[in-house]
Amino acid sequence: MDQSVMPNGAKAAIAGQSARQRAYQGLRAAILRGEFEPGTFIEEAVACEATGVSRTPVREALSRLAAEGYIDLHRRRGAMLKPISADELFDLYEVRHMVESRAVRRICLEKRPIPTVLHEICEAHDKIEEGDHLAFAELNRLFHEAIVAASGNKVLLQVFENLRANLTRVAMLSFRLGVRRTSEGGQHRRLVEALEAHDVDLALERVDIHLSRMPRLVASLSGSPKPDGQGG
Amino acid sequence: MDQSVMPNGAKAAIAGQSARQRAYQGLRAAILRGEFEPGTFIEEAVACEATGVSRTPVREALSRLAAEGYIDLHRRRGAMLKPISADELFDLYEVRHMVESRAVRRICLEKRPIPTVLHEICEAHDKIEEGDHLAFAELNRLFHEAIVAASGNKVLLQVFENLRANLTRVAMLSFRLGVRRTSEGGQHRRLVEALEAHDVDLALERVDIHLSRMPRLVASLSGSPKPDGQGG
DNA sequence: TGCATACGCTGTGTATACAAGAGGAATGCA
DNA sequence: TGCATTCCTCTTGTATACACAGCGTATGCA
Repeated sequence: MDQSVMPNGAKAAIAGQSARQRAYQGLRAAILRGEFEPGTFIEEAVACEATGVSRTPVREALSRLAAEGYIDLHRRRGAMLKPISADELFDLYEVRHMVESRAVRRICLEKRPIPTVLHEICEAHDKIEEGDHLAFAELNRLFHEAIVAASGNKVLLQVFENLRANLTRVAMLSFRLGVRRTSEGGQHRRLVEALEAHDVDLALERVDIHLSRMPRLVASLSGSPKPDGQGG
Repeated sequence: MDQSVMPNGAKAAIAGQSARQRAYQGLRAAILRGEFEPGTFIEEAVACEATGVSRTPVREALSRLAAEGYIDLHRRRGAMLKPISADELFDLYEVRHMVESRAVRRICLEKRPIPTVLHEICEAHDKIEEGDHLAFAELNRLFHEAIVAASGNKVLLQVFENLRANLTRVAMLSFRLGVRRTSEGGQHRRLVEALEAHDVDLALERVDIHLSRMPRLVASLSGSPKPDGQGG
């Protein structure tokens, strides 16, 4: 590696960010791109080479990824990329549904202002090129996070952000499985309309429509359909 | 420090756990005991001395504590112990209420088995000595976590565990403020009864009674009562 | 006397050396 | 030939040295 011929902070200065951040973002992106096999261990040395930093920041990045739920840290074994089971997928979407429903309820009942970004995100959605899954997932995330943020409950937003790791992984997985999400733009717009009218029931219904398809679809595609009974 | 005269792994062997864990648990306990001032920075060197390990495991412990929401990591400044505002307290309890309500609903509607530990915890509660706040908080946590776990939704449980950091801090704060929690044992028992009868409405009502008092009480005691309107 | 600049100190960021454990391979014995 | 045991290697765990940034203070100039 070229680190030995370069002063400590030089690369960070060039990249404009710390080694730790580069390690974190590099590893996270690699995970989302599907470059590691779920259930296998990510070796620190491999992570170092992949991100170009030494073990210290890599270990801190792995710690963070573990805290966010991407990987499991096994003592003296290393960092195992978490596999996502069908069960977990349904659990995840149940919680997501609960969180977004609560946000929507608060927005409507307390007549909270609807952030204008939502419109911009909808428009940006239309302009995304067909195969740009990462951009799509990112915009989608921004949309839903903006709604949860608009609830005004910071803890709720934090909870939602904690789901983000798995949510994003599921989204990327769905794309690899060939799921097309052409109807989402319209669904987003209709949800925003309901929110602007502060119509609780309509908004809740639209959240429901929007969030109920994904888990079934992905579970069926990935070959482990789940027997019903989760709908509580 | 005595680290230089001791082989690397010796202390870990004595303590039976890794330096990282000792750093984590030591710092967490110190935070909960109120040994650091909220809003101030916890210096790595201080944390090293307090826990008896070197900076590497201390930094990893701080990372973890940050991920769990105890502290905020400021770049090139260090680890700031998060102050808990009255706003956050209400937000926290709203989310907690939401999570536990969902768990209780699932348990009742799906007629899930009620873990027998709940009874044991209730009994243990009665035997705690008057001033042993940490033991009380710990048992309380176990009780509520057991219920959320019984919902069968692992993601929900994970969300609840993510709240744990702040919940525990609030509990410890409430004790320092002089809050007495003598009625909790009975409330726990009545909740378990409702769960065992799989009576949704009754169980939800009892969750509500159990969780609605704390935030108001603490907020009023700590001097920043919150105007109503959170009750979504 | 007040402000600006520079220097030094303190504390974090990163790399790396060393220690130790866990897993696998190889060899020996049954 | 199969199993068990031992040793080696690979990887992680920990400590520490060094680099660098930010902040406070002191000094000089206006």
